[in-house]
Amino acid sequence: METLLEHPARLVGVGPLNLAQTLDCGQCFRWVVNPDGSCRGIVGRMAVTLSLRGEVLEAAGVSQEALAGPLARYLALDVDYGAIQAALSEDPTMAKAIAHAPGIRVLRQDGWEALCSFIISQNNNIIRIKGIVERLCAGFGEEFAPGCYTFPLPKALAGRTVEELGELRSGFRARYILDAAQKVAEGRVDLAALPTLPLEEARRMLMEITGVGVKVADCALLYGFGRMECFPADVWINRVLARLYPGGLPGCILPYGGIAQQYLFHYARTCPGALD
DNA sequence: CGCCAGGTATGAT
DNA sequence: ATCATACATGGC
Repeated sequence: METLLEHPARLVGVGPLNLAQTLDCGQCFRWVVNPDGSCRGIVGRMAVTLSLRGEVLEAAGVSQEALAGPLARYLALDVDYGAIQAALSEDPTMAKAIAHAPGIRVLRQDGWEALCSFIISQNNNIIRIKGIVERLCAGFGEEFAPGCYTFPLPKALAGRTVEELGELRSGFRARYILDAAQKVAEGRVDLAALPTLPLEEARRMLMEITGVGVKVADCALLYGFGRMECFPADVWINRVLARLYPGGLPGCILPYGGIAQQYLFHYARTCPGALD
């Protein structure tokens, strides 16, 4: 274990990847971007700092096996982004959005964490979402290392009351979090079925939770359940569609709608004038 | 101070 | 069905 500190875990040839754009773009809420561009966050029971030097990904705080296994999966490093970008770039507008930030990836997050995080995200801003998620983990998660907490499991929340969740300062969302935790813990909402259920059925199942509408369901499915065909439509994306795709989305993006959405979302938010 | 935030539930047409 | 409004909280 001592050698971990001297020789951080490494992965070479990881393909298009920008850590800050991927980990601080509103698809996940437990990462901090350091001034040097490295990113510190918690994935499952791992606290890790990732940094990128060219095509070499370095991970401090975890073993080589953890980086090559669960972290590589989390970062979707097995997905061929070169091929997806080529397919999406058939559309000239997509080509521009991709060129603007080619290193964005859609993560494979834990399903429950994604669902719960996007319940919290509704009518909320990213700074505050992060604060609520942090308090949720510190208050109800497990401290697996000093100052490091897991994301609380549904069963850890299902028995709580709205009053007990008051410390989160999540406002009207507290009862939504509880309803989700209870329905998942009871199995009334079967998360294990979501990766393979027909998309409409998966959506319907998630929307049985109070506080889960189409947008939150789609975000959970895309970011937490591997449904790359999901295209979450929020206020920003609706602006993009109205301005750049008045006639609807081109067919080339449909198989990877979620990834296209990520490029367009980032493009709209960070490229002033793109929507003028 | 008001305004707004990766929406949704609710009650009114 | 479609539409307006309230919703808790806090950063700006």
